[in-house]
Amino acid sequence: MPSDPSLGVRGRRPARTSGDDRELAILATAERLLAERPLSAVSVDDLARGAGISRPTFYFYFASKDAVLLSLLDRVVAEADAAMTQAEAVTSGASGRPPEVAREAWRRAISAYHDTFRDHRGLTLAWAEARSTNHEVRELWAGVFEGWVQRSAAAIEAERARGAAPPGVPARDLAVALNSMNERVLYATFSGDGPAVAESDVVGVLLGIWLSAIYGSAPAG
Amino acid sequence: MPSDPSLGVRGRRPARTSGDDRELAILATAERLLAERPLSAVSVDDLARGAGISRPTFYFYFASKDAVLLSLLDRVVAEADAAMTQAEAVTSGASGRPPEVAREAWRRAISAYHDTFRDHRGLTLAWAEARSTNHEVRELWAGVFEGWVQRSAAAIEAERARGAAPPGVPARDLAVALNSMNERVLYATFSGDGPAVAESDVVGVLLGIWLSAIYGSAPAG
DNA sequence: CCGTTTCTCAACACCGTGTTGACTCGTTCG
DNA sequence: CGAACGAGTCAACACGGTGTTGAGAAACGG
Repeated sequence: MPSDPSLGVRGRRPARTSGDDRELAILATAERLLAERPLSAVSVDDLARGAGISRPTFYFYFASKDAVLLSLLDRVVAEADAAMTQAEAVTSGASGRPPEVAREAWRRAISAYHDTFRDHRGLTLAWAEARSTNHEVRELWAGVFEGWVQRSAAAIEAERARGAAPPGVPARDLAVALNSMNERVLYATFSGDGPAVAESDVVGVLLGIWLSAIYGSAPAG
Repeated sequence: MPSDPSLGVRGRRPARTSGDDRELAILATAERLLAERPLSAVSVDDLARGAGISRPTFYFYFASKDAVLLSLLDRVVAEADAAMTQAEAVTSGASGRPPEVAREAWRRAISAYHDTFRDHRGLTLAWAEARSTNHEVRELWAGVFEGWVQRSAAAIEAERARGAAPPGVPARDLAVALNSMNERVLYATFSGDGPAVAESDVVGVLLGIWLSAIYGSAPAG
């Protein structure tokens, strides 16, 4: 069995200039162009020319402009997930001093989210734009978001079980609202237009609200 | 001076079928169509035919599809502002018992916001869609949002000055984050896709977070 | 060297937007 | 009355973007 190590995932052999290279060139062009202008101002033709091919050839590699975006999003989401998992791991083995350790764990998680999307600002903005018109983008994001909601909800419930946090509204509802807040606030911060929190303060502000919503008690009414 | 009472704001006289009627027909058609499908699935032709005119004639009344949206948005925003002002007025004359009265004031404000946009669900969704591509929509919303942020921030500062709320992060930052949360959470609730809080619980969940962020104290760290 | 697979693109079909220029039809004023 | 005006109307056009077709070249693999 003479298996060729240069065979790609799709079993394609390198031609004059490899097809996989072209695919990567399209992705790279997309990320480059989206860093400087909105998705609606980037046409399929722009992506094709940026990758040194014609528009029909673009369709050999991707079904549409949105498919390119989806592909890029997959990567960034994986990155964010990894960063968040790592943030969790760092503070997981400690059940000693509740306040400082717990606070640090939440801070790291929010920071991981913030850093990842800040590093792909253009993509983040493009994703928000595509979400309103593209079903697949919407579903991908819904899945990712649901994952984060479940993590946060589980963490909140764990704190309540330990007696570190008081009972209150369902943990899941709290998690949905807080994660939604992060999403919108960070988006506003990165997009630059409209009222927003300064980038240097945003993690601190969000953290404060998470902590008081989870640990602080609202006045009885 | 024979002033004709049928003269409109723009001093136009009614022709065969009045131009103002057509303008209203376009607006009504837009709101009707947006209640059943997204903005991207409503063309200028749809609006024109819905109002009983041809596409070029549409452009006699509005510069674009977005201009129609902007016009509708103006109305809804005025409605929301009025509802919120009224909510404020109801509880303004009371400086007696802090906790219950304050809680009720915040609840009414959030509820007003919620009710207004729920009553124009299709429009709310269309606005979010247009915001990503249209500069004017973005600016209109930024202005409205800024107004709400200033109100909330002022109210938070008032509570802090009274000693009812502890100091913390700048009131404006808190206001931006909490208003952003409301926007995103309510949007998710109305849009129906992706993780969301049940509509019957959403005001309560948001209120809880506002109260603990403003009045509750986070653990020192 | 011949067939198959990979890859490429000119030309086309389609749709949505916004514009032009001519035309109707009441109103106004000499 | 009838010319002039302005509001209102639309067929036809120009344009730009998307996605498809069909006819190839270029590189293996047998």
